[in-house]
Amino acid sequence: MTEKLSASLEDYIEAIASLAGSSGETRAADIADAMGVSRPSVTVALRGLASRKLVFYKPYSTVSLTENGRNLAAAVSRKHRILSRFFNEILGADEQLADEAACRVEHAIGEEITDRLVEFLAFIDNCPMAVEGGFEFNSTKRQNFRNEGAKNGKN
Amino acid sequence: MTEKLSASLEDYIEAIASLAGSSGETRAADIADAMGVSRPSVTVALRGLASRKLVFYKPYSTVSLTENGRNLAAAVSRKHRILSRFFNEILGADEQLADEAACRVEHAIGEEITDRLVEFLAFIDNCPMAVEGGFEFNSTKRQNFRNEGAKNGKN
DNA sequence: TGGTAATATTAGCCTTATCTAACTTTTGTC
DNA sequence: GACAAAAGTTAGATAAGGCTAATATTACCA
Repeated sequence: MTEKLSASLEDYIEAIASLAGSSGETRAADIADAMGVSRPSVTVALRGLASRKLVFYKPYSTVSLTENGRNLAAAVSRKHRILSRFFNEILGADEQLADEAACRVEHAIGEEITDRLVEFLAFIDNCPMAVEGGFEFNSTKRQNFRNEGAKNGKN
Repeated sequence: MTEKLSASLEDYIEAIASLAGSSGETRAADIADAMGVSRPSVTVALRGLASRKLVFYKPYSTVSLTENGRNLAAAVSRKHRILSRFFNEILGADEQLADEAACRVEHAIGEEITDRLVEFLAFIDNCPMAVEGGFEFNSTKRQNFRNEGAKNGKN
């Protein structure tokens, strides 16, 4: 159905959703600034997104997402959040590294893997055993097993 | 230091390492067949890899990896194995899906995330609590991730 | 040793994604 | 309401990565 979008266009969609806020609208210059690309690149991307019916786009005007665009943006953002949490909270990567990795990986995993990762995170959050075993995934604490493991000096 | 390689060239390096076997050599046609790509595409890729000193390449001859090439191939393959294990054994994705996702994600994570994932898998393998916690991620087979995880050897 | 099959490369084209420079449209201010 | 600044687009490049068709090289074998 939804012809898989390139990583680049997914990034544009994600940025537009993030910038659109409550008004639902944003402009090319803001997208360019937010993404660190040139304005002509944004024009090209918007045409690509418009041709796929993911944004409402008229030259020299503001941009907003279609319903499909919003859905797609939500899906990508969800992957991003989940991955970032996994890298940071479970693996213990610092927030910046976790976020950078999430930015790239979000384009590489599908819904099934994402759903399973969600289940996994939920499990960890509710698993007292994991805490006793050395995990500290308490929603407040955000530590990870590495800290515990290091003490036990496993080479 | 090691100027980050494109996902495409990493795939070529990985395929070459896999095909080279004990002789250490392989040919463009085999690479093309293995990767499902045309032979001219292989020629172009080999030039790119040769210019980065990752393969020994002379027109109309066999190809082999340099030491840097082998190291890079090993690093990529390691990511692939670890990710595939994680997706399959911990998240419960079937082997094919796990492998496909690993193929894409392997180009998107760095060494630090990979190292942390290795530690995490090791932790899970040695965590009896997790078993008792009844962690079940494979909705169809209802496999316990511990049982799956235990039977596999090294990362 | 010559000829053909297999292998590899070149040539030329396409797509995606990016850029800068130049031009056009819109907006905001006096 | 005119005009300059801001915003957006067009034009023209570059680079990576892929393809097919045509050409070149190598290898095998009778």
